[in-house]
Amino acid sequence: MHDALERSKALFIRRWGEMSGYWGINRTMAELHALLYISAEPLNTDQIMEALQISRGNASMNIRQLVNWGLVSRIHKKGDRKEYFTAQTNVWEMFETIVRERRRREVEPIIETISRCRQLVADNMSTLEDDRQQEARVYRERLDNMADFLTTINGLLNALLDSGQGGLGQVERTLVKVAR
Amino acid sequence: MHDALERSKALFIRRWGEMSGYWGINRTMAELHALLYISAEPLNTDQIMEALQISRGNASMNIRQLVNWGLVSRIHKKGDRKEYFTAQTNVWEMFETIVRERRRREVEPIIETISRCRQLVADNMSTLEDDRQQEARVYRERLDNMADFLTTINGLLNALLDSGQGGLGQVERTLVKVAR
DNA sequence: ACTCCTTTTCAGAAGTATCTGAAAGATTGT
DNA sequence: ACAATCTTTCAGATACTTCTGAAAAGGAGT
Repeated sequence: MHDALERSKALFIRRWGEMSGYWGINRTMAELHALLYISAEPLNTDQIMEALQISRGNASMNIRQLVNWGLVSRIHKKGDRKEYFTAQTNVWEMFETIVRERRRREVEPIIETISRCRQLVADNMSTLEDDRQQEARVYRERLDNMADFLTTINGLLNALLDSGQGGLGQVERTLVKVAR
Repeated sequence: MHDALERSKALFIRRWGEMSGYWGINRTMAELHALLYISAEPLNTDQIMEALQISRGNASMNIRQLVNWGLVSRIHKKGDRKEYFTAQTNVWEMFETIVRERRRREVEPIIETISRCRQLVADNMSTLEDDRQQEARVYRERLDNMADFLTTINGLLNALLDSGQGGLGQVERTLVKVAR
């Protein structure tokens, strides 16, 4: 039987994997990340395969993605030809990495698209029937509201990232004041 | 050929759908949400099926999910037996709804699990060999860092939601100050 | 240049998620 | 009570994602 430490780690890894769906990444990638995050020492591919019971190809692919995200780095031990992997353990930095990537992949493209959508309608208002012009005005307002909101969020994330680790606490204190 | 308004709407819907993967929801649900968000008037199931080219069953299922999330509501028009649907159009409220749901589904369960993991190890430290005790200490520290971080985020989200629509701007101003 | 060890790639297999369409279930009006 | 109209459900079909394992590629040492 595995000891308490093993069981505890397995539980953490499992739960982290279950959360993956909500984050739009696959389960194995999340489990792999969890495994590396809680490991005291860097692990090599064979150890990862063993721990998560996955194939070599699967391990290789998912490691690559994590490295691409900047959440995991490759380690070379001298006298050992195997590659070892270790996760970013500073949680604040991890958060920064994820926020930066997601903002780039998600927030920015949608802001860009909204702007194009708005342009497309604005340039052609005059070609529309009267009742469709009314419809277009409502639509434009909806687009504008969304764009404003996303731009604000984007700015907020920028500010948060720039403010470094202290930012979070600072924000919370401000909000508590505002809420009163 | 569809006019500029139609093309613009289609573009917005498509892009919203493409973003769905990142948010852990399915494409159709996202498209359906986008469609309702930009529609001036509530739509019925047939109109939705036509607009997104999906089957009745698919429409029904996804509408239900959106209603469950609280992002869409059912509308009854008198003299019409069909049900109509409309999306929350206040973007701030939409954000609130989503944050509340996701916090409940994601942040809280993982905080709970970490706490259990920590307990499991803390209760059994003495049964471990010396070198594994060292390993356990590292592991516990990692868990603690993650738990602290998530607790902070959780508190921040609480404060943000409590502070209402003004909160976002307030936060940004604070952060800009901190960053300087 | 060859051997040995490791990592990467990728075609096909396996596993999941999503969608359809028809049948069952609801609801309203007559 | 029945007919008409609309909604929900769900088994099976389809589409998509992820995984495996073996072959190819990479690279260090002799």
